[in-house]
Amino acid sequence: MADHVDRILEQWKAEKPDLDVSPMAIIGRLSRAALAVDARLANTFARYGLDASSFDVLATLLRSGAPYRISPVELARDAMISTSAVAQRLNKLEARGLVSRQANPDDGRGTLVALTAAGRKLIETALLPHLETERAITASLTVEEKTLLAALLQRINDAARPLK
Amino acid sequence: MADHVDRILEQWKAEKPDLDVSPMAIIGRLSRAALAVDARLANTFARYGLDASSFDVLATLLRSGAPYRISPVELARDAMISTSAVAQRLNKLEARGLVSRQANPDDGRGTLVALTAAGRKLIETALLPHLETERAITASLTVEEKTLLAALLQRINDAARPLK
DNA sequence: CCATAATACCTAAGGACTTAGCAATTGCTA
DNA sequence: TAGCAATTGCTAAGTCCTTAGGTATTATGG
Repeated sequence: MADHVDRILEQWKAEKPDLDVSPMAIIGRLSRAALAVDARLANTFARYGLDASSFDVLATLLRSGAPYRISPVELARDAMISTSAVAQRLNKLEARGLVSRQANPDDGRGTLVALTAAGRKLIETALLPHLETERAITASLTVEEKTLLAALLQRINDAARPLK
Repeated sequence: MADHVDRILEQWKAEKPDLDVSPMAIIGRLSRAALAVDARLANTFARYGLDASSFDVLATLLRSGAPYRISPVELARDAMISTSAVAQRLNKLEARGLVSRQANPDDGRGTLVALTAAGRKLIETALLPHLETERAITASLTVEEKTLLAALLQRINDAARPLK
């Protein structure tokens, strides 16, 4: 069952026998797993003319509930990207007619982004296949393992956060 | 203990009560954990004038053992990026005098990338602090939990791989 | 043995992110 | 309440990746 990361660890063991490289077993597999998952999800997104970024915006709007309208700042916080990246994502989605921008009546600085009918329809269509892909990726884990994995990942997340 | 992902799950529950969004608990935390870890590691790299890409190349050369010389194709496979990305990484590292390119005597098409003395020195210096950062990130887990997490991540990786 | 396929490596062009910086509005505080 | 600070949202420029495509060399099979 030796995988790529195991081979890397063996190389380190041979070159630097005194070093404890055991954290690499986790960190290495974490980033590789994330990469593999992203690639797999991208397949599903592509079937609907989407990529992860666009899906992310549309899904965030959908799950915010009626009237499916939130600010770019919220989108940025939610996706953990800069507001500048959000502006660029919105430019593309707006050009495709999937979202619309309107002035925020309660804040002269602000904008509100809303799902258009076409955007709503597209994300409603793509959501189920996406969930099915996620289900397939996690299908080999038991319920207990899923719970455990989610908890361990949350702890890694917390431990990694402190510094910025 | 509710985190960002928990709030997302609650939103879905409210908007789409019939959907089983439990896979999102894992996939969502996986990508967020990977992001957080990357950001944390970047701090350490920056202290040595490096980024993750450059560190990756230098570390791969170091752990390959004497004479610290491998081909761009191997570097690409190892880092799971295109050979074109490797060429660009090498352009930068070569310009900084951290690696050198030489013709492969056994294959007229090939190139061999070698650590220079400066490159060797830099990666030897940065390696320990990097490992310390990785240790800190995984420190809250018991030995059993670390083993388990690594195994679960490997299974996620395998499950995500099939399609390309 | 030689034409074709495969491999290795590179540059060019394009995409999506980042940071920097700008303009407009709102919030806080002295 | 006036003024400074913070917030919002955008474009511009730079970075690093990708895919496309070109050249050179090696491997293969008819």
